[in-house]
Amino acid sequence: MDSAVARERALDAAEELFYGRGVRSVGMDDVRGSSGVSLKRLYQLFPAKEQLVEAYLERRDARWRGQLAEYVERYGEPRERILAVFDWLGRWFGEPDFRGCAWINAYGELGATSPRVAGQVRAHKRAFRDYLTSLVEAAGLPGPLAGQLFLLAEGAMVTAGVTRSAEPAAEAREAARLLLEVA
Amino acid sequence: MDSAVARERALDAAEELFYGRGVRSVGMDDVRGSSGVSLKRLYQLFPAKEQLVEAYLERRDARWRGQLAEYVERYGEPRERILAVFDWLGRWFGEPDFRGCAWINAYGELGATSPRVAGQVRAHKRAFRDYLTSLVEAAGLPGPLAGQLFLLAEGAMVTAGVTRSAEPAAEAREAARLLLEVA
DNA sequence: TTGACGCGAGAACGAGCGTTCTCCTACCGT
DNA sequence: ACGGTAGGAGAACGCTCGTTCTCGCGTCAA
Repeated sequence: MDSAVARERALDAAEELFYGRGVRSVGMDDVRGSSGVSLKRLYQLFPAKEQLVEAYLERRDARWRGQLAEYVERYGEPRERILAVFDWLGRWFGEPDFRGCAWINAYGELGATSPRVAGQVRAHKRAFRDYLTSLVEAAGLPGPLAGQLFLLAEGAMVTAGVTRSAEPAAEAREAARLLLEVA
Repeated sequence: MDSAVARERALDAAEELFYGRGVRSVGMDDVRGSSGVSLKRLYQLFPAKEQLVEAYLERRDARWRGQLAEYVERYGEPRERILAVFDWLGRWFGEPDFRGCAWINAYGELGATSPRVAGQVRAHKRAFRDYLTSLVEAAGLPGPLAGQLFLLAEGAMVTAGVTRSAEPAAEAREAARLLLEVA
């Protein structure tokens, strides 16, 4: 098996397991069993579990933000694009294996003990906030609005994760709509 | 040492350690060392670690909601009371040992593996949301506003925890003020 | 053909930790 | 004074898990 293929399979299995059950309750042996990549190979690709965790978060970050941007870009009107963010969140929340925001979960689990993971979480959230800022600016709306929309989105992610419901996306969307109106 | 005293000391130590470093990275021996309560006594009071965790969350829940209500009650005007929630959050975020919302963190760490902890998190969040609902109703404001304020508060807690900053409280307060105006 | 090498399977090692056990001391009622 | 009991200190036990090691097999170049 090619090294690149083994890496992708390992990351696929790691992502499903880490996201679904938490990082610490998944052993390297679980990743091996789920991916079919031997322990020896796993440790060649990722010298320690923490690096597998980092690679998981990094790859998921790229995909998550990519898919969000792809969805938003279907809309032309700047204000619609902002609201589309919340529509996309609602679709995400409704996926059958949705278990909350992977970064918020990882932060709760590892933030206090792993500075590298904590840094990745901060970077991901900063990137998401910056993206909202760019949408707000493109709509010619006041800058502080971006932070407020960001808080709504974060609150929706947390609440959807804890309550296992997609409804917070609609609530956040409505609040965002009102804030756009006022601004 | 009295049993009740030992219980409080154990919970004090457990709370500081669990909240500050996460649950799983704190051993029962750490709790013993920090509390001065022997392992034998600890296991008499809490037959397993999970029960100590539950007691920690339960006691903190009572205190957290009590202190919030106490703060809010200083204000007479219904809309001021709503905004006071965010002021209180800002004070909390500014405390030197603030490490985010204990329940969100616990959910990220244990939600996938401990149904009892997950249930406590849901109960705590539901109680907080219900409290906001009561404030909104007392102000004669539309019901859906409560959910929107709740999302703002949750987003502020997460963001303050991840970024180690008290500013999200002010951002959320401003968004709340705008939503109150519109409603 | 052969020997060096890469790899998978799985055992092995060592640390951490939840939980229990041992042993000893101090105190209590009588 | 003394037997019984509660409690503390800390060793011990068993399990999990990250990480490494062993062994045996197949492959490929010379």
